[in-house]
Amino acid sequence: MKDATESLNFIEHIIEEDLANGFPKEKLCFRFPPEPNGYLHIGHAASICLNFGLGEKYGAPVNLRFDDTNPAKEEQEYVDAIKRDISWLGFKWANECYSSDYFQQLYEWAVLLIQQGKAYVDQQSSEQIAEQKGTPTSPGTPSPFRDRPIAESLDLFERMKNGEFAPGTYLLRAKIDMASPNMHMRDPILYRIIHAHHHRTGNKWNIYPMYDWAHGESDYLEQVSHSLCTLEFKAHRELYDWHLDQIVDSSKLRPKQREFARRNLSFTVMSKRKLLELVQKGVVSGWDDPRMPTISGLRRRGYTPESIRKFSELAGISKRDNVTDVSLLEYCVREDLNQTATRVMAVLNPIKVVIQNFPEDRIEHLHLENNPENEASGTHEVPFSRELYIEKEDFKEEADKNFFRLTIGHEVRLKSAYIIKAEAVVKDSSGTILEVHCSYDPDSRSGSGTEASQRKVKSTLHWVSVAHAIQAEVREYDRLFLDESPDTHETKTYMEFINPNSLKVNKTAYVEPFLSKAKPNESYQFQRLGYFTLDQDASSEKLIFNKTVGLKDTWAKQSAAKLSTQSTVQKTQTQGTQVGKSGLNEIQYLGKKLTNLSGEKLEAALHDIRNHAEQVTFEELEPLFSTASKKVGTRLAVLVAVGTLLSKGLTKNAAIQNFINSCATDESALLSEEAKKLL
RNA sequence: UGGCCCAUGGUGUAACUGGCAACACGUCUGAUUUUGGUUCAGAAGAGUCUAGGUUCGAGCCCUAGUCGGUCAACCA
Repeated sequence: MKDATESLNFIEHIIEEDLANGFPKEKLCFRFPPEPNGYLHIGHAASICLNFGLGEKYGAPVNLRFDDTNPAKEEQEYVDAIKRDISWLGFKWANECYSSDYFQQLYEWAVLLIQQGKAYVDQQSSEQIAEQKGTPTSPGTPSPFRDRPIAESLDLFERMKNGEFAPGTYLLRAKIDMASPNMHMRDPILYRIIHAHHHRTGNKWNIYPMYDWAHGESDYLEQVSHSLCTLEFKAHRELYDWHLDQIVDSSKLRPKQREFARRNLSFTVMSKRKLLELVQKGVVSGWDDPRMPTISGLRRRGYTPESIRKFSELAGISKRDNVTDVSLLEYCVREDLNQTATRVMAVLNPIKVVIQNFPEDRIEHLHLENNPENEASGTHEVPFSRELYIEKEDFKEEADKNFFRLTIGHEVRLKSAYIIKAEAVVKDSSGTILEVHCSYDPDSRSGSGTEASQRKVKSTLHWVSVAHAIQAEVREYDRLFLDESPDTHETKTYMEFINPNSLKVNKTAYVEPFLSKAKPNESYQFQRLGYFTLDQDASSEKLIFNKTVGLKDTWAKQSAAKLSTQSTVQKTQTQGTQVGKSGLNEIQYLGKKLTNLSGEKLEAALHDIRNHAEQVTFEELEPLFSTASKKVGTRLAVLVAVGTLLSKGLTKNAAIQNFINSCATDESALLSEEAKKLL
């Protein structure tokens, strides 16, 4: 492991600073606060890895807190799913908490606020309140109930709690500042009436706290030191602090909220609302559809916890908008699976190969390496016979030199088996190839040690024995959206970018018999194709595999590149345009690089400096004489430029003479030699 | 129109108190390879949004602007 403290993200800098300023390390405490109204996705994984990662790094507790203040939307199903996902990622929370655990305390504090004249019961419609709120550019106007007597507010609030009023009739609002430039400070709502069954408190409460009121106080009650959330809550921070101000006891820890940018992934959307829409409209089969960027979808697809954690680590944490390339995620899962996945053979699009000189009734049991990355992984048996399936695209009757695979008259190796040569094809009346007739070299069996077995052939193909192959269903997935960032277009919605071909179901794939014992949650590498895992829909009668991710395929890329060479040429051409800069700037810039150059490149740079020096005056250059002596490059550039000016007739004054003298005695041979030329 | 946040290779992130702009993915070469995978060696690609300012020296500090984001739910 490398030293993880080498580069810190900005949150870690904040913590380090707090620690340096005397914050006791043992008081560090974090939390991950999901609302149980949807499934976790890869964006949440960033937050989970951040918070739990911080917990691991500092040995601090991390609470899992369900922010369950809205019984209309929240369900136990989501609580269970969220817990399952976090555990699966490999994290352990210190305490399982619920905002609803604090409803009584929150209520008591609210009463206190009313008593202090800092909150009041309003009884207007949401439209009226919205209107009075003003806009970001114009102040709001106070509610006519703002100065309702304290006793009256107290009474109404009590009756709200007791369920005497219908939803929407009364509200508890904080009395802050209707003219604040921050909309959240314009008398925000603390409590609203909801008559709904809460997944934990049942029908006990008729009033429920709003997010802002519940969140900061929950952090305080749990003594969370750093409350980390996404950027859209930045504007809430002022209110978070106001709420804390009302109740905080100075002998206790005061939490602080800091915000980071949410993680976006290319070619998908990343919000529970939008993902829910995909589910509800049937675009996908559910929250765990393998095309979904949800944790459960990725898990079903075959992604590993390690790969997701690695992705979060590599993608990092910052405050700017981002769209992380999905290829980074794919890299992470390939890297992990390459180490761990058992190698097997499967043919997705079969064409039959008949080995003419192989006895019809003979079956050989060959050995296939389980994982060449891991010597201890051993081998498994694979049956070989006269009739085999190979991949349709691994054979061409004839092809150019770039095609390494099977062609008539040429040899390839069958993985872990024999070298075969294609002799002829059998076609039907329409010209479709039915069979490829081959011959094999009986001495070339893999691992036999014979000279023939060591022969180098251009390519190695995967295969399965027709008689032994198991027919299986293979589900291949492509990106869900055709646009890199489908939900950032002004005139189009993300639904318009849905990829109609994101799911390809192949019911006639053939896999080697070893896979009859395939286990759920186990990854397999179908050699030369990619990583696959058993889908939960599979049964003992029917194998169903999900493709997690393909292997890197430079051959496919080459073929694709041929079609689009022109656009790349254009791209490279537009890159080299130069922007005009002043001569002095050029000299400074070249100077910075001088000490890294040698030989021809150095000469060229010095030549450039002399050219630029012709556009420069002595007055421009003189300030640079006092450049710090350790900046050899800049001083050399200045020296050379001065030399040019001198040769153009500039008179050598005292300042120039001093500068040259000091360069001549410099430690750098390069600099002193150049200076001596001017002495 | 106002407040706040942000801006560094194609992408995502680093750069400590101002001192040679670094890493990863991606892209491209080459070597190795019984997976066109892996591994290994290498390359290209950024004057750090713009214009000023401070400084011997600015990605970093200051001023103004620009692009983008965000804020007006009885959601979180």
